Amino acid sequence: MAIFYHHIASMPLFHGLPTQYCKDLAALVVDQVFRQGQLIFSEGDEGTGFYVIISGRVKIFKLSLEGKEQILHIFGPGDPIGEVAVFAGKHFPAYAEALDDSRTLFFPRDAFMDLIRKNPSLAMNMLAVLSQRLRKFATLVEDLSLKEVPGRLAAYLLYLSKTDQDSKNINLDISKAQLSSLLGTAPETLSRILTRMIKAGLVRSDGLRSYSILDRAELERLASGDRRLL
Amino acid sequence: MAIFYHHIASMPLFHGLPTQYCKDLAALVVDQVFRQGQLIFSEGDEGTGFYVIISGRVKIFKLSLEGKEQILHIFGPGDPIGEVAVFAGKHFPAYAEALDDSRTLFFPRDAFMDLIRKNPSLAMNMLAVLSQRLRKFATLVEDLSLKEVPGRLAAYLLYLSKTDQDSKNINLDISKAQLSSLLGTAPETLSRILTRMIKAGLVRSDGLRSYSILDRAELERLASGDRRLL
DNA sequence: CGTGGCCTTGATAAAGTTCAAGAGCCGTGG
DNA sequence: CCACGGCTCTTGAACTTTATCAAGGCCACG
Repeated sequence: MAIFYHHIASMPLFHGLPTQYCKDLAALVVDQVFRQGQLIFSEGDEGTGFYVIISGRVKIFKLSLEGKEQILHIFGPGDPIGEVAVFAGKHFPAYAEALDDSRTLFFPRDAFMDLIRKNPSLAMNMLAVLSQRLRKFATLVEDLSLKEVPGRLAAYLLYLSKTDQDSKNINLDISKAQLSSLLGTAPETLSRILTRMIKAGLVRSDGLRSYSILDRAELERLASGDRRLL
Repeated sequence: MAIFYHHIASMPLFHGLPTQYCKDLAALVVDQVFRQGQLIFSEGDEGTGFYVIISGRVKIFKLSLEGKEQILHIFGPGDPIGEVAVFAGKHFPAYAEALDDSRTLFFPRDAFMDLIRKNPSLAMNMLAVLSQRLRKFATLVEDLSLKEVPGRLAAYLLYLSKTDQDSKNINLDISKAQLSSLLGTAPETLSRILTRMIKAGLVRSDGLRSYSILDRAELERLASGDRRLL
C-alpha cells in the first residue's frame, strides 16, 4: 500500500491533502493495468468509481452508429478519468481506451465521496479539474462548429508547440488516424490539409511524427478562424 | 437582504446548505438585472464571481471572427453561469447574453470560495452541477461531430418533448435563428430540414413556435445517428 | 521478399453554406 | 382600416468543404 501512497501524494488532484488522508486512500485504491488498445470502460457502464492514470495515455471518445469515433480528450499521467459518473448520473458518458500500455489507480465512489466531504481542499482541487475540462470542451465545440479543418489543425499544432518547450519542433505523439478523430475529420482530409500546409511553407515534416513550424504567424491566422485559404 | 435569502435558499445549487450560510450569502450577493439582448459578460473578461439566474433565460455562446455564433448552453432560473472562471482560469470562457429581460444574483468569488471550503454539501452540489455540464458538453460534441443536422434537430425535438410534459406537443421557446445557432448550423439549413421533416410526416407545425410530434420512432432513428434520409 | 499497417492521392458525391430574393407576419401610423 | 416598414423565416441556385470509395505507396517486421 505504501507504494500507492507515493503515487497518490504526488497527484495534482490530491495536492494539499493531509498525509493521513492520502494513506487512507492508499488503502482503498485498486491498482489496474490495461493493455494498449484495451477498453477501460464503455459509455453507459455504471460507474462505481473513477480512475487516475499513473502511466500511459488514455483516450476518451464517443462512437456513432456507423462506428465513426470522435475523441473528446487524451489524458495522461495524473489525470482522473470517469469522475463525472461519480458526481452525476452514475454511468460513464463516453468510452475510455488505453492508447499505450497503462497503469491506473481506481478510486471507489463512496470512499472518495466521504473523503471529499471531509476535506475542502480536495473538493477545490476537483472543482478546478472539472472547470478546466469545461473550458477545454468549450474550445472543442468552438473548433468543431466555428472553424474548418485547417483552422483546427493549425490550432492543434500551435497547442503542441506550447507544451513541448515553446520551440518550433513538435511531436504528434499519436497516429494520424487518432489525430483526425481528435480534430473531428476523416484521415484522408487530415492528410490532404497537412500536405497543403507543407506545400504552403507553414510547416515542415521532419519524418515520422515530428514536424517543425515554419510560419507561426500564418498558422495563428488560420487557427483564429481566418477563412483565407492556405 | 431577506428577499435574497429566499431566492438563495430555493436554488438547487444551495440545497442542503444551513440556513445561516444562506443568510450570510444573502448579505454578500449583488442583485443584477439585464435587458433582453444585453451582454452579461464577454469571453476573456476577468471573472470576479459568478451569477445565478433568478428569472429569464441566458445564452452562453462562442463567436467566430466572421461573427458566426455557436450557442453552448441556454440556461434558466436556478442555473449558475460563469462559475468556471471562479474555479479555474479566472476569465470567462465564452459570452453570456440575456435572451429575455432577466434577473440574476452575483456571487463574489472570494466569499463564495470561503463558503465552499466551510461547507462540503455546497461543494458536492457544485461538483454535481459541473459534472452535469460536462455530460451535456459531451453530447453536444457528439452531435456536432457524429450527427448531421437532421439528427441533431430530431434529438432536440425529442429532448423538448421530454421536458415539456412528455407529450407530443412541443414549444421551441426560442427563435429559429437561435435554434440554428444551438444546433451548429445556418438558419437556412434548419428551415429546409424542418420543412423536409414536415413533408415526411415526422412533425406538424401548429403555428408560431409550436410543433407536434407525429412519428416519434422515426425521429428517434434520426436522432440516434441513422444516416438514412428523411 | 512479401505482407500488413498506416498513410497518401485521386475521383466522385454528399451535406451544408452563402448570397440573393421573396413570403408571411405584425405593429404603427396615416 | 389599410398600407407601410421592419422583422423573421423560407426558398432557390451556385459554390465550398468535407466525406467516401478505391487505389496505390511506403516502410517495418517477420
